[in-house]
Parts: sequence; C-alpha cells; structure tokens
Amino acid sequence: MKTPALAHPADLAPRLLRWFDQHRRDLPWRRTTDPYHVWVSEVMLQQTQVTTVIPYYEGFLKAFPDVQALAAAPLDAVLGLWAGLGYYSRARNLHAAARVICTKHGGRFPDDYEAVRALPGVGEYTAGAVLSIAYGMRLPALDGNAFRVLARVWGVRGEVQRGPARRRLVALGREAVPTDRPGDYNQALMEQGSQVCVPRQPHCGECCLADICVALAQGLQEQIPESRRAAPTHVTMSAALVLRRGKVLLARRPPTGVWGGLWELPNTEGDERQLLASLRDAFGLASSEAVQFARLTHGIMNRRVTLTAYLVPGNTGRSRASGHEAVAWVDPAAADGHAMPAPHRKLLARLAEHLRAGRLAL
DNA sequence: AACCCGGGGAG
DNA sequence: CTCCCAGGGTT
Repeated sequence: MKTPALAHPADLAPRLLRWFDQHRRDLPWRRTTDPYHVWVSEVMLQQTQVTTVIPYYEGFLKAFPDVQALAAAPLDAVLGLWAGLGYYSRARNLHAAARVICTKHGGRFPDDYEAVRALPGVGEYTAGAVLSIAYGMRLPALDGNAFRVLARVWGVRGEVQRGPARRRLVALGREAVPTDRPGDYNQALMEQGSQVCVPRQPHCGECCLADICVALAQGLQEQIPESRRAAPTHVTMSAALVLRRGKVLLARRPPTGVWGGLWELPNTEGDERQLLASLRDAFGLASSEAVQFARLTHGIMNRRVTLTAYLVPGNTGRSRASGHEAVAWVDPAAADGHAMPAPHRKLLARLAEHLRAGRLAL
C-alpha cells in the first residue's frame, strides 16, 4: 500500500466535525457554554473517564452553581465533594482559581488567554479547551487522545511526549483548528481518539480520517505513537486501621506535598514493626498488637506500592498527631465524604464491608 | 495478571 | 528543559 500525500492540517476539521455531528455523546457539559461549567468539566476530565465524572460534575455544580459559590466555600467542602475522584490537587487548584476569578476578574471567567493560563491548575490544554468551547476562540486543546490521532495521521515517529516530535504535533494541531466551531472541533478530535483511534487495535475501518492517515497506510497504527516506558519502582508500605468503639483513626496531612490536605490512615514505608513504631512516635499509641487485615497493590503510572493493612486496637494510649494537622475518629461506613488517598479509601471500604457483614467484631 | 494511559506545577 | 505528583481502564 502506498503512503498517501501528507494531509493538510485543514483536512481534519471537515471530516471530524461531520463525524462528531453524528456520533457525539450527549454529556451534561455539552448542554452548556457557561465557561464555569465547561471549566469544571475539563478539570474533572483530566485523568478521569467520562462515566466517572458525570455524577461528580452534577453534584459539584449543585453545591457550587457559580464561581462565586465555589470561591465562598471552605476548602473542606470542596474536597468533600471531590472525595473519590482522586488527584485532589485539581480540587485545591479549582478552589484557589475561583477565588482569583472573583478578586481579579470580577467573578467572570476571563477570556484572555494569558489571564486564564495564570489561573492555578490551568495549563495549555485546559486553557485551550475552555476558551474554545465556551468562548469560541480558535485555540487548540491537545490531550493525550488528540496527540495520538495527530501522530498517526501524519505518521510521526519517535517520542511524542516531548522533543521535536511533540513540537511538530503542536504546530500541526494548532494549524488544524478551524475558525468555525473550534470548540466542537477540539471535542471531536479528542473523542475520535478516545472512541475510534484508541491506543491498541484502533477501529480504522470506521475512522473518518482513514483516507489521510499515514500510519494506517503504512500499517504502523499500532506502533505510533511510540510509548516510552520507565522501569517501575516498587515500594512496601503498611497502614493501620486503629479501631476504638467502632471508629477508625484518620489523620489529616499537611496542606502541601504528597496527598496534601487529605485524610489518611496512619502509615509508614516498611513492615509491621515500623508501623507500630510510627504509631507510638507520631500518635502516642503504645499498641503492640497488629493483626493483618488486608493487602492490596496500588499502582500509579510506573510506581507500584504493596500496602498491607493491620488492625490495631486503639484503647490504649492517647492520640496526638505529630506530622499531621488533625486526627479524627470516623465511622468506617461514613468515611466517604473524606478526601482520602485512593488505596486508603479502598481499605476503609473493605473494613466497613467486614463490619456490616459481621465478620469482624470490635 | 499484564497491559496501557496524562496533565499541571515546581525549579 | 527535567522531575515530581499520585488512579484507573482494557484485554
């Protein structure tokens, strides 16, 4: 099969828009051009799938119907509505940015690119997405899906995440944005990547760009874009389910750094012995008993954590919180509203399930 | 069980 | 620029 002539950037928009008009999913944030709503949806959609986002989007906007409401809310309320979504720095940044919008931009989401980029949590992608969708500005919005589509259409080899290949794709992607309906075009490009031009076994037979796709013509659609892989790092950690009168001990991390501001189970790197030492030193809990309760693995990109959870009676000792902002004794079944690291959230869910089923007596 | 995927901030 | 942060889906 012969390689077709390289596509002109302007070839993409008509194909993608025609496809999008027939196949667009009806999503809550596609029924509005309110920049605040679009912004919230775009932030939630970072690293998170559509089906997961929908209920959070609706609950969030119900609680904070406009920028003013979000800015006026305490951070805890915002984190509470984010609980379970993960990547909580997004919520902190959203909250901080809402306050900037109210103090510096009169409560209206700015329509100036540089002003938008200056908002916390808004990078090149989010700025382009919100401004094109809400205000019809001709700006690219290139997420991982879009980069994959562009790399295949133009048969761009090499590392797509950075370097010369990335710069070339950014340039092509910018040229390809049409003056008319740039927001729909951006959504079409990303949706095409997520629904048709998927990472493995792409559905080229139903792709509206097949006639101009270099990767397809060369049979390289599985090889482009090239994936870079670092060796995963392994870590062993232990966490404590400290129980007292049916409640479990949570501690709140400092506002910055890893898992900033989140409620977590007491935990350490290392094994049971180090966990008990940490409970003594940081929480003043002099327990010597620890019964293994569960083990799970928690992976984030190329980091692998093996986390073992231990049941520890909390009757003895007092609890303080060196290294933490606060401690709380929480009903395991009612911990959903706390913003917690994903693995700790899973452990608490398992604990609540055991308690509910009567498999564990306290 | 093994495979894959990403956007923003800090410096 | 590079490095750091920190969850989930598909096969």
